[in-house]
Amino acid sequence: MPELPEVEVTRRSFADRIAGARIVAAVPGKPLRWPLGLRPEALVGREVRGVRRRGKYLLLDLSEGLLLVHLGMSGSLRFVGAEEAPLGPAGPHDHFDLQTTGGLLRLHDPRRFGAVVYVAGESDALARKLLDHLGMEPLDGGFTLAAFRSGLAASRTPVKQLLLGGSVVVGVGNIYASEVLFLSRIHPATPAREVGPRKAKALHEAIRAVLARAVELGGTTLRDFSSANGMAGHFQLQAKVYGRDGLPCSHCGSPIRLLRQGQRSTYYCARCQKESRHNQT
DNA sequence: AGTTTACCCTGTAAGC
DNA sequence: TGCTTACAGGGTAAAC
Repeated sequence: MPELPEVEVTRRSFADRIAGARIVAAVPGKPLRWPLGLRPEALVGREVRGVRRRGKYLLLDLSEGLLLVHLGMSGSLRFVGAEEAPLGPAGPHDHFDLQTTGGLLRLHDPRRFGAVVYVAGESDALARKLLDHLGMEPLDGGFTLAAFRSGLAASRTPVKQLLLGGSVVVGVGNIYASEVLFLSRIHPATPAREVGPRKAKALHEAIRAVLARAVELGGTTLRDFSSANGMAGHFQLQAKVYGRDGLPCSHCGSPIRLLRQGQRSTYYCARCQKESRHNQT
């Protein structure tokens, strides 16, 4: 579910409310992708100083160490302040509760591809393994066209899969990858290094514009995503190609096609998004 | 070394 | 109505 916009919307929906709270209890449920990495009781008494984001990870800065939270495919967080109506007991798909003096942060994750991992610091070996290989932050100033182009030039992987991989730019998942390639009129199977300068510029702009717009709209809610406030997103209403196979392209009217790339679905318009030769421009 | 494949897990929807 | 299969917003490790 959660790509960069959903993770960022989640972060904004509880970061200010949890900041300054002290951990009262940490209660794991069923095993997630990785073990927590320390005894849950050891977290008690630490303060949550703030919440940052790196790619699709949330980083909860504690007075000592930090918690890395990843939502995987089906994860979502809920936060209810101490003054609000309590969330009640954990359900069958609630796999981590962080009880604090400021309220309860709960991870809901049916497929359990998500994770909550404690690391002593960002230079910790595990933290480095998870974070160091991540590419550029698309909404930061460091994500320049020149840097993006050199990232594309270094790979012959189909551009859709390179975007998904996160080694050049982070946060573009399966929904937004289809959308940005449609907007920049690039065929998803084009080898990354064959994306020409004009197309690369259009793609760079589309990534920034689409992700920023999706954050503004509260993310994409296809099935069950909601922010930590329980708010659904609305970007799905703007999707031009994702999930629309067989329906007419909004630009040219020809039917949107479905392509399988590395066991993931890609949606595109065969007429608007031509093959690599035409991407040279 | 770069690129592709298999797999982690559960729920839902489609096909028979 | 059931049973089986395929697929779902992600990411890693192992295999090419």
